[in-house]
Amino acid sequence: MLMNTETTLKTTDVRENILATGQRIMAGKGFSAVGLNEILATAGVPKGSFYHYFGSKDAFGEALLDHYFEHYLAELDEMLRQPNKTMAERLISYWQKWEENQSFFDCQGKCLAVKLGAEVADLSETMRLALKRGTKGIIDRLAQAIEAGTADGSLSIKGSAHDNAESLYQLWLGASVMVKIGRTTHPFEIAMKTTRQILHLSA
Amino acid sequence: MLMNTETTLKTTDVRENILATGQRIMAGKGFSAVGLNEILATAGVPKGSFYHYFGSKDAFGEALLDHYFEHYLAELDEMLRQPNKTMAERLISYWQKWEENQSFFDCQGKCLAVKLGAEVADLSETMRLALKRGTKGIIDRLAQAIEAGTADGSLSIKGSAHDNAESLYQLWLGASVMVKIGRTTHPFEIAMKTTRQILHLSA
DNA sequence: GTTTGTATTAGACCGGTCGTCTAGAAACGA
DNA sequence: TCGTTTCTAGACGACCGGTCTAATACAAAC
Repeated sequence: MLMNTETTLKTTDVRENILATGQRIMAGKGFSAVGLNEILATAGVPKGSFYHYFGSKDAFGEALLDHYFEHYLAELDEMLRQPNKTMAERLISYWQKWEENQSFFDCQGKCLAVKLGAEVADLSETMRLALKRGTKGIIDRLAQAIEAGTADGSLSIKGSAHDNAESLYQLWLGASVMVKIGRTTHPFEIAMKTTRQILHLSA
Repeated sequence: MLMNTETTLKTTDVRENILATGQRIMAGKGFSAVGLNEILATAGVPKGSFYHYFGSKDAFGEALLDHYFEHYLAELDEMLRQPNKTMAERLISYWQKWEENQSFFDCQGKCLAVKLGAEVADLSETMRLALKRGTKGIIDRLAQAIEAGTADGSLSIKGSAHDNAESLYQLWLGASVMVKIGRTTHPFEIAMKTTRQILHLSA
């Protein structure tokens, strides 16, 4: 069957709607604590439709993560392409954005790697692999940016660019968990200080 | 009714048993994904007994975390009191132990701060506060150790001891999440390198 | 040995879980 | 127009969730 444009649009809209709603809810409550019912009721989609678009809750989780990282990486790419800035400045603006998005007051942070990482990695192999793909994408881009930063002279590091990228990502991941636990953004300030130290930027 | 010693022992044993079993299972599957049934069946305690020892699943979670951190902090204290070692060596041995305990092959890591932090912080206020108390205990001890390390000359830092302690804890927390996601201990090697760099230890 | 009172347990309870399934509506091609 | 496929609708089943009440087990007191 060939669908016309309208149908195609509507169909992907429903799917997208379930995905977006699920992302919002699960970013707050986690994976296991949320039932399909809640997502579907909120999205205004009947239960019967769900299994047309997704094979299972597990498969839905995988799609959710892929969908999330796709947008995330696109935004990150844009961030690291900002004109009239040094690579170091671009990187710092990425972490500033992290601070804003992950702060607890606006619906308790939106980063799915932070929220679902530890919970889901031991629970579902497919979701674990989606998480792995996504975080690899982030770290690879950071590594490339750090490499470029050493080239344009705006930062300097000890050891390889990739190792530093991993380390910095770990640092911010952990900081995000601590922000959730403490309900203060102070961990982010600490992480930013350490980040500048590692990249040898002016304090 | 006055209980004799035997009864008292048995009672606390049952409680301890539920706690220990719950810790083992939840360290693997998380909080929401585990039902009381599973814990109680594994522990060999009848379902009806649960509410004699704990007020609710939430209260159980709080007790679980308190119980866990109590042991954790005692072990940490011991670690940081090892004789014939510099403070820097004691700290490094703590993180080496972290690597061992949190590596994925032995029942997927045992650190509850890692496993439950992000999941539970937005779910239950009492559990969040237990997590906050516990992690504060860890960071305070690390800060004190770092302070002592600068005094005995075995390490040196930039900025305050407490800030460095927070940063290092964040780093290792994030590294543990990445270990879960990637099923490699490589993040720990990276974290160790960065740790040595921050504390100005020989590579 | 019976009574008393508490520590502990068994199991019912209701609501929610994921996932299935049947029917029908809607959108297309011929 | 019809026939076919895509999508929607929501009842349904089997099961599991946390919670609570009513009954038991059992030590102490008399």
